[in-house]
Amino acid sequence: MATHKKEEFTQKEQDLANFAKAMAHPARIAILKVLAQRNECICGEIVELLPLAQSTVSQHLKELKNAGLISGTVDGPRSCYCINWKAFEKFNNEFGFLFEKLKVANAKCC
Amino acid sequence: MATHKKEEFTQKEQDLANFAKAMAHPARIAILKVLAQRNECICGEIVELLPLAQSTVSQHLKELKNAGLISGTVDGPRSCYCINWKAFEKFNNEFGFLFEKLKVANAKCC
DNA sequence: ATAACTTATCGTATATTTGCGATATAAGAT
DNA sequence: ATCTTATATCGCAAATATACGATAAGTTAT
Repeated sequence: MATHKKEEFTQKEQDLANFAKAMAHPARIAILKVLAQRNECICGEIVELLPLAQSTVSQHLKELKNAGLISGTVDGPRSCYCINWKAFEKFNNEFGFLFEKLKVANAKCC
Repeated sequence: MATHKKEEFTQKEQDLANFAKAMAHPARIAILKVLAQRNECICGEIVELLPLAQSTVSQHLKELKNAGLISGTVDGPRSCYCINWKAFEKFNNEFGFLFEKLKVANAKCC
């Protein structure tokens, strides 16, 4: 039974996993890429850039928003999205236990 | 129908998403943490550190291995695992489009 | 050969994710 | 008020992920 064992891990581990999960789909990577390139709010045209239905894109945007990776505001009849850089900064730091060793490591391993 | 639309994205987008997916579970984060702390091969005791059945841990290890984040070799009756730092280095670079902007950014956003 | 031990795999139940069309919501234009 | 346009949400079907117990496979010791 897939009974949520996830609560038995530390909050930090869950946070990192959720951050990763938010990026665990090529559509969401593509969305983040677009938002990162244009370093400002972007209204709408994301749907046209992806090979997905409008409702599906909207769902992916919602997930990114719920995970805190992007923020969105309503601007008249449309919605504007942009990257929440603070969140990336935070998680980038928390992944430090992995990434900060990249320079030193490559140790005696199999 | 959840018919795999994933192939319609670029290979790089899929690779990044798969890397993220491999880390999208607290158990796998916990495993990586253990492996990163002891910067060497570790045999077995991972099961005792996690609140999961042995078969479940084995599955998570397999996923991390398939995604290339860790490597494992057989050593007698046990298996040794360690982090594949090269993979992290590679993906750390490929996420550059997101993370390298962290210093400059925090732009005029919503 | 058998026994003890460690790890991987199989089978299965349940939960979650993904995707779409249809529909709702909300603002601006006519 | 009605129509158009942009976006969000609902409801459903199909695919994937998660977890476990049972069992297999492999190694070392007796």
